[in-house]
Amino acid sequence: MIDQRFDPKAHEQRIYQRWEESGCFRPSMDTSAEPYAIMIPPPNVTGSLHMGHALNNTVQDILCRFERMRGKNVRWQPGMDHAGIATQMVVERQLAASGGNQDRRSMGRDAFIEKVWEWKEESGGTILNQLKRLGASCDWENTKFTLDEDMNKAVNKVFGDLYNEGLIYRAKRLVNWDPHFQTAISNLEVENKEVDGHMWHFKYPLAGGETYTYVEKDEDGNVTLEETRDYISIATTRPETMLGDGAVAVHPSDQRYSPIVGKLCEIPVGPKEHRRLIPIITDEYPDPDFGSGAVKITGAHDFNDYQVAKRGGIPMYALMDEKGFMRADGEAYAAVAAVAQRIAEGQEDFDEAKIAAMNLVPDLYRGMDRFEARKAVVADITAEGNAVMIADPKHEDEETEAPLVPLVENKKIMQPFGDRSGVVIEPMLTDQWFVDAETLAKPAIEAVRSGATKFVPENWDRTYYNWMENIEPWCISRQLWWGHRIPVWYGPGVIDIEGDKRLSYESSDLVVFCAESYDDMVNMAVQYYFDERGWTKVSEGDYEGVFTVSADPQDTSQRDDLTAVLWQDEDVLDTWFSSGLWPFSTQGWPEQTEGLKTFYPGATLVTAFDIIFFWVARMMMLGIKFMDGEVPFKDVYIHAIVRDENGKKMSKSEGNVIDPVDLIDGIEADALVAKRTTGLRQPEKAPQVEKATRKRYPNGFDAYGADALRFTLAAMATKGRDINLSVERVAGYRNFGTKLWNATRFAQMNEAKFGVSFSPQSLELSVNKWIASELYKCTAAVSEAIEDYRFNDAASAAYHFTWDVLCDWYLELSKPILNSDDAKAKNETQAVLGWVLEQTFVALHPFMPFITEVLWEQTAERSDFLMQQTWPGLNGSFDDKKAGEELDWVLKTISQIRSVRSDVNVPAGAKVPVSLVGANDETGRRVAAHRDVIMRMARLDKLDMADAAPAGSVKTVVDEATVVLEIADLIDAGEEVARLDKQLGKLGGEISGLEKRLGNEAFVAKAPPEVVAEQRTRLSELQGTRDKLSQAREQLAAL
RNA sequence: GGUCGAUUAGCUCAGUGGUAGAGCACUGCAUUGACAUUGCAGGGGUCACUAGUUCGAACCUAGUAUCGACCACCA
Repeated sequence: MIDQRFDPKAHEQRIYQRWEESGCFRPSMDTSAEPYAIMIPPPNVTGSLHMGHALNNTVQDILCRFERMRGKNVRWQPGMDHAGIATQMVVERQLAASGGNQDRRSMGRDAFIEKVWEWKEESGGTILNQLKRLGASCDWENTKFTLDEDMNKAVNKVFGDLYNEGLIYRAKRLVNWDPHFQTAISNLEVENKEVDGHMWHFKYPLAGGETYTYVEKDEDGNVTLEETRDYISIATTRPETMLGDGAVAVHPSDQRYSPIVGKLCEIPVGPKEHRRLIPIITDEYPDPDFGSGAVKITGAHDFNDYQVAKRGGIPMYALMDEKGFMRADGEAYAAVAAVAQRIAEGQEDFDEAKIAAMNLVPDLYRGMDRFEARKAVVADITAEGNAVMIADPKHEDEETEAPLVPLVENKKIMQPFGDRSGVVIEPMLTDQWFVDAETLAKPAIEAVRSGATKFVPENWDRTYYNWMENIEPWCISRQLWWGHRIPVWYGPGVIDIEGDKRLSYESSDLVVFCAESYDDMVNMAVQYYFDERGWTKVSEGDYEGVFTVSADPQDTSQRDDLTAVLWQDEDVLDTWFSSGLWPFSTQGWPEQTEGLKTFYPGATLVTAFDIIFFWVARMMMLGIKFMDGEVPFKDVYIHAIVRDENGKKMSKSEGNVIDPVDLIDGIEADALVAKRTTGLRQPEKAPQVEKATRKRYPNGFDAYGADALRFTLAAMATKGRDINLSVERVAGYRNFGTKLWNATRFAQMNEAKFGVSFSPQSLELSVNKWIASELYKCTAAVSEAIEDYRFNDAASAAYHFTWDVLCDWYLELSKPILNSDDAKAKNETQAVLGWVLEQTFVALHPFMPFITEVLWEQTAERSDFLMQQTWPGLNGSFDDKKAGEELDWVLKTISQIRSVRSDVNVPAGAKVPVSLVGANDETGRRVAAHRDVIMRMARLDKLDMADAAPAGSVKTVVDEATVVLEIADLIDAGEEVARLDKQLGKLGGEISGLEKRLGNEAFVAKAPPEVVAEQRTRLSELQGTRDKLSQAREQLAAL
């Protein structure tokens, strides 16, 4: 006999270990079986399980367990992502916290990376163990890490192939720069947030004190303002970037400024004697209706300005260093400004390198933080009188003339933040590596259009198209150390000097070797530096003597010399570059392995929408590119975001984060509070969080177990809607597990037969035929729903069958048989009971793997696991309609009698005599067959057929028969009349609705015949019921 | 500005043109019978609003209102 209750803690980890040790999670590699692969979205090595992971992996596990039971060859590919920035951040923080004065830079690259690997071995990957707690049936023996050597091979090959095709290139571009991590990041890693900002208005005086007539007109062309100006007004939210302005732009159609287009104006900041002049140009970009209509162009610090500057050949002056401080390098300002002015006046040519070297930050601002510099610039301009002034709005109502104040608008502005660092992102002009995403996107778009890959729910394809069709070059280089190092080496180029090959010292002559491995690179370099004339000669300078004369390219000392002049690119690749290869790199690519052939393409990718761009799009592009045009997965199931029970995003500072493991293991209130209040970004919120937590969860959480959590997530996983997770719901599904457990105890007490072979074909009792039919209906519904990714429907079909059909009805119906002396009936029912429960375990197993496996294990001597059983219905089904109708009648009869009893307040313990009036032969037969059970469940002491009802009895109608409760003495005739009137009223409403509809000729003519027939049938049934009830009412009323 | 979505019972949500549903909460009854982590019975809805299409609309169309998400943005 099983325990009184199921204790998840006592079994979950034990069961999991047994599965794992028995190899249950490994693919069968049965060649006759259909392959089925799911690639886990590799969690960050720094990660720990949150509700989103719990949902994501529950869904994947349901799919995998279900398909395994359906006989497929399943690989659920697990692994982790090395998560470049996140991991480097964690380890750097740890270094800082450990007190020593070592940081990444003082340690050096190799030592630091070693440290990160150490950290990974010790503390990384807790999330994988948490996934095991959830029951995830991943193929752990094939666990991959995106930074492993085999992954690196794939990365280098992909990089090299794309490079050789020109789809990867290096370029100087304006990129998003994270001043905290001092690396470029992709635009996806930038989070735009609305913050309070200011817009300042400044006057840029015209060069040489020139003036012009500034005219403003209204829509009708009437002049509203006309004045002489010696300046152009510019609005900016970032005054510190004025130092790098290259021009002022106005719209070509803007009449206000046409007199001064082509002239120079002065940037009103910096030492007066060295003010820079910049040209006033036209460009389509400025909006004449916004601000003053004139825009300062700072190509090196703004993405829009960058485009304008590129179009107009405007120099882009970089102002900041990699930490976001105003540059302090280069020549003194005075000298640089003079050059800049000659450039602005067109007197001096410039090139990129020259511009890059020019530091146009005036000496007094050099080395300042960019935000300090902003304040200083504003103060200086205002002090000098170049701020645009307005009448102080505070004095608007006063009669005296209002004093003038600088025009500073308080404004909500969108500001870019690094999603990891949280600091303001600075657009910076730097050399970076890019992927030509536009080219790769084309077939990836087509693959979705053609249906080779489908999004579920399908409307996500709009999001995908939208992004893919407007895709920007993907910046893949990161100035970090933790990651795949870019497989590119540089060396001095070879030039011909007077017939001799010599190494060049010009950076423009650098030679680039992109190779899949170090050895390959050396071979390439040898080929480059060595030919029939021998090794390249070195004439002078740094490389002198590097290549000694030798005729043998294989001469190892020569090769060592060679590598001394080559250096590898310092950067690493964006983490998502390696994740983008996940579907094939994990299967051994570029080797043509069995795994690759079997499990590419995968079946379904399960993910949340927030990484469609980061990950799904990249896998599509790279998968199609490197796997001969084959998409990496057929379906992309986009699941919901998990929120708290009130629909709020779970966040630490709200204190509403629910840790999945806490729901599985349970947690005391104090521990829960402690967990929620430590490590808050805003520690001042701690008391508030504590109060809310104690109020909401005064007793912490029970240990609900993994099954309850999983079932909750599945039941709430509807298509296209966020999940608001409530702990009450989890408790409800824990109760569901208990229900199943107790049903099994009941079966054991009644000697149900578990673990024997069984076929429903030979059943005789209609109640057993009925439950067998219901079981197959349930499992078919579950299958259909899972295939269609309707996890909520699947869960509720299984829930409803188990609780409402099996426990509430079948177990009750079986009791009289199990307690009877009819050995044959009893035997059959014992067999059915065991079998139905076992099949129910199977049907619930994808959702609740632990409790069902424990029940399987403890109900019979087993040689195999539940998770290895075959899904019901796969080898034949069973459906007995006649038994179904019969049992429907039994259930209906019992329910109606119970309902009437309750309505007329018959005490629950009292037994009542019942007779059926007007019953046909079939009903008579049914009564005979089910008399015991009806009497027991409806608490009757008599159930007979009769010709007429005794006066004053209580009646209800089931089909053709009137059910008569002979309890005249227990009830009040007046109340009974009222009860019947109420029912008649309800019936009358429904009947008149139907009559009206059927009376409508258009309905009868146009509606489908089966609908019309159905409504006619229903009408006549209702009418029959009404007639019998009103007859009963008349009898009573006549008394 | 673009895209997508939501609005149904007190709460959280299912419901793809034909009788409005579930869980929780609520009300009444029932405790040595597998299970109180329970059972039985019940109350509770203008399906946001307006107009249309249709024999018939929670569902389709158009619009309105409110809320939300994502993307892109005016210096």
